[in-house]
Amino acid sequence: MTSYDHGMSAKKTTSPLRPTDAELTILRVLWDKGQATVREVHEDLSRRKPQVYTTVLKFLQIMTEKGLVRRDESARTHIYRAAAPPEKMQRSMVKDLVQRLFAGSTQALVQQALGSGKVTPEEISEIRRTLDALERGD
Amino acid sequence: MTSYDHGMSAKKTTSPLRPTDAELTILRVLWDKGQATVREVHEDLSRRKPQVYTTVLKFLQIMTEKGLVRRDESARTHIYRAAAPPEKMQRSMVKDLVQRLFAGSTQALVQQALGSGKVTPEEISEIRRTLDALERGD
DNA sequence: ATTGATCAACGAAAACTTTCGTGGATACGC
DNA sequence: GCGTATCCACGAAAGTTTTCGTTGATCAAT
Repeated sequence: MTSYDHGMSAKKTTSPLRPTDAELTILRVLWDKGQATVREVHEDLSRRKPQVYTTVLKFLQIMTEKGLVRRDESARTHIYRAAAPPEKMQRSMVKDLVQRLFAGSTQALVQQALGSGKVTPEEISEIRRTLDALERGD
Repeated sequence: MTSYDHGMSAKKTTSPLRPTDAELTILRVLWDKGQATVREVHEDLSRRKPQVYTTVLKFLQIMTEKGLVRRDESARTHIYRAAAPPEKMQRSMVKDLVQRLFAGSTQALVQQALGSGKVTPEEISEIRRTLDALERGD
């Protein structure tokens, strides 16, 4: 029983954690708050956009299954927190973008970012320091 | 007839053009070749992964509707090209990622990229030059 | 205890993305 | 001309993501 992989959208077994839009929206709240109940996430999000409570709940449940968040079920009101710190997700998603859109060139992405985003003089100095450290081999 | 926007996944009228995975895969080929027929795109992609011709065709059609690509229909065999140059898409997608994952901080993304990706000494020098130019206000 | 509020679970509909089969039209070689 | 190959259009099925209504359980206050 052989079967070959057709298709171009490298899906399946999304190991390098790529959250969907909605999932990322919720993760941002959890990273911000550290931890939160469904209601807290719901209220936070509702400040910007009307949200339906059960929709938020459903996502938290799905994300728990996927391992994106952890939950404490010891009390009736479950408490959620992101499974990984934002830095880890950032690394993963930046890497992904570099591969898919910059042919693997980190430098190309950095140039593009610097060229189009706003960066303050202080931030520029800090980036320079990072470059120094890099050259020094840490 | 009023209607309010619920939901958290900022969909609908995807103005800042965010191509799907499959769409991006095809765009890469078009950027690389400049222009191509469906067959050419299909063959190019098939070198890495088996592809079904009509699947590629379907995407090119959908992408034409979305405005991601343009096509010359003057001959029976249509010729496709990306609607925008890669730089534009890169800018758009980097900006999007900065907003969604780095709280709007371009610097945060740059630091993360430098910290986790491979960058050669020459590339570091080039980034420095870009930083100089930025400080100089161009 | 009964009522009303709050919460998790479940499931299904809606929306979107991806895949592909079929059919009709045009070109090509004989 | 006739059959074969190539190409586009159409549409539907399969897969994923997003949305939300409903149900049953728990809790708090009467």
